[in-house]
Amino acid sequence: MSLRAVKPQHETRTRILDAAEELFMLHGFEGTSMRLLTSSAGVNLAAVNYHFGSKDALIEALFRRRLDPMNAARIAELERLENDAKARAPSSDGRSLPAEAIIRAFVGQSLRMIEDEKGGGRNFSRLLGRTYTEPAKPIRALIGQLYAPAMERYKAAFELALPQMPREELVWRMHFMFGTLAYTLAATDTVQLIAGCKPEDRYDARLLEDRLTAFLAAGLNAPLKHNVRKAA
Amino acid sequence: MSLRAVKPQHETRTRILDAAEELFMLHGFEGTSMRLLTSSAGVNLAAVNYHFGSKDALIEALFRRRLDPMNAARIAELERLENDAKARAPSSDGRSLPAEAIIRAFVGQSLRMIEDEKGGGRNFSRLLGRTYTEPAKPIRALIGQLYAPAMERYKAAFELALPQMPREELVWRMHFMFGTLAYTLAATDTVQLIAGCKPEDRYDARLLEDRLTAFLAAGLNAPLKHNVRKAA
DNA sequence: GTCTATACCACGATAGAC
DNA sequence: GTCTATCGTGGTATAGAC
Repeated sequence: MSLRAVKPQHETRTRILDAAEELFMLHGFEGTSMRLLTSSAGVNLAAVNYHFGSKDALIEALFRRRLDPMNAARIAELERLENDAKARAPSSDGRSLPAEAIIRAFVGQSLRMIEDEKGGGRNFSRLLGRTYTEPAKPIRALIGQLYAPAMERYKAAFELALPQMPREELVWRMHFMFGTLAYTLAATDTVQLIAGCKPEDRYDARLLEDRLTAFLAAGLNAPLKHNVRKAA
Repeated sequence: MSLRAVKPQHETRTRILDAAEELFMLHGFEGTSMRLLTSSAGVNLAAVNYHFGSKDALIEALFRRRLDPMNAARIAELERLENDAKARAPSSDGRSLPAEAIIRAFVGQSLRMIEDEKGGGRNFSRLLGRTYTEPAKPIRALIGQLYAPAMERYKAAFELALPQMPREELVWRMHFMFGTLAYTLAATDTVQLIAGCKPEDRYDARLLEDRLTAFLAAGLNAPLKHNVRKAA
C-alpha cells in the first residue's frame, strides 16, 4: 500500500471546474476573465486552454458534469413513479400519474441541488437558472440538447396526465413552468423586486419544493378560457 | 420660419440607445463591444463615453428610457381600476380588485411592448426579461430600484385582494409570477426546451396575455397546504 | 457643445520553451 | 503539465478639431 496521498485524476480539471462554477455564477461567462479564473483555481493561465480547449468548451464541460446526471435522475424518478402506479393499478390502461407528482419529480431534482453540497451545487443551481435566458446561442443550444431526453419523457407524462388539454396550450404552460423554476433557481441571489422577500436567506428546500409545486400544479390545471380553446 | 430640417435633440444619443437595445438583446452586455455598438449606430467610438460616461451608464439610461414610463403606466392603470371599482360599489370599505385583474394590469404592460414598435419595444422586452437574472449586481440593483414604486402599489393591491393569504406565501407567489413573466419576455428567442414550441413565431400579444394571466391567477390562488400555513 | 483620433491597459487565445 | 511571450481586441480616457 502506497504511502503517498491519493492523487485525484484530473485534479487540475476539477479545480478549474469548481472555480468556474462559482465565478461564472458571480460575474457571468463574459464577465469572468481567464486570468481571474485560473488564479482563483490556483492553476496557470494556459491550463484552461490545455485541458478544455477554450473558454466555451469549459462552459460545456461545466454543464455536462452536473446536468447529465441530474436529467438521468429525473428520468429514473419518473419511471419509478410510473412503475409504482402500474403495480398499484395493473388493470389501468395507461401509466398516467397525477400532474402534481410529475411536477414534483422534475422540480425536486433542481431544488435539492440548492442545499446539496458545500457550495458547488448551489452555485450551479443559480448559474443554471440564469442560463435558460443566456444570450449566447451556442450555450442555449447546448442546454436545450442536454435537457432534450428528459424533456421528451416529461412532456409525454404530462400529455397522459392531461389528455383533455390542447397540445399547444400544454406546451405554453410547460413553458411557463420552466420559467418559474429557472427564475426560482437563479433568484436565490437576484433582484429583490418585492419588498420583504429575503432571497439570500437559507432555504428549506423541501418547503420551497412544496410552495413551487403547489403554484405550478394550480397553473398547469388552470381552467381553459374560450379564446384559448379556439386558438388550439 | 426656418427652412432647415428639424435637428432632433440628442440624435446621437438616440441612435446609440436604439443600437444598444438590439445588440445587447442579441449578444448580452459584456458580449457587445463598444466598437461594434458605435459602428452599428454610425457614431464615433468615443460618442458613448461623451454622451453617457461609460458603458454601464449607457445601460442605465437604456433601462430608464423604457422602464420609467412603463411602470408609471402600470401605476396609472391600477389606480384607474381601483377608482372604477370604487365608483361601481361606493359602499364597499376597501378598493379591493380581483387578483386576476391585478395580474392582467401588470403583465399586460410588458406583453404589449412585444408587438409595440417596429423592433425597439420587442428588443427591449427580451432584454428586460433576461435582465431579471443579470449577474452584474449594479444592474440588478438598478432594475430593483426602477420597479420599486410600482411593486409596492401592486403588492398592496394583492394584499387587499387576498387578505387570507399569509404574507410570506404571497411574497413567494409574487416571486414565482415575476419569474414566469420574465421568462416569457426573454423566451421569445430563448432555449427551445420543449419540442413543438416555436417561440420565434409572431405572437398574438392578447392571446399570450390571456394564457399567462390564467396560469398566474391559478397559481396565485393555489390552495394552501398545511406545511406552508405552518411556516408562515 | 459635439464629435474625432488616438493612446492606454486588460482580456482571450496561442505557440513554443522547459 | 507548466510557464512566458505575443497577437488581436476589448473598455476607457482625453486632447484637440469643428
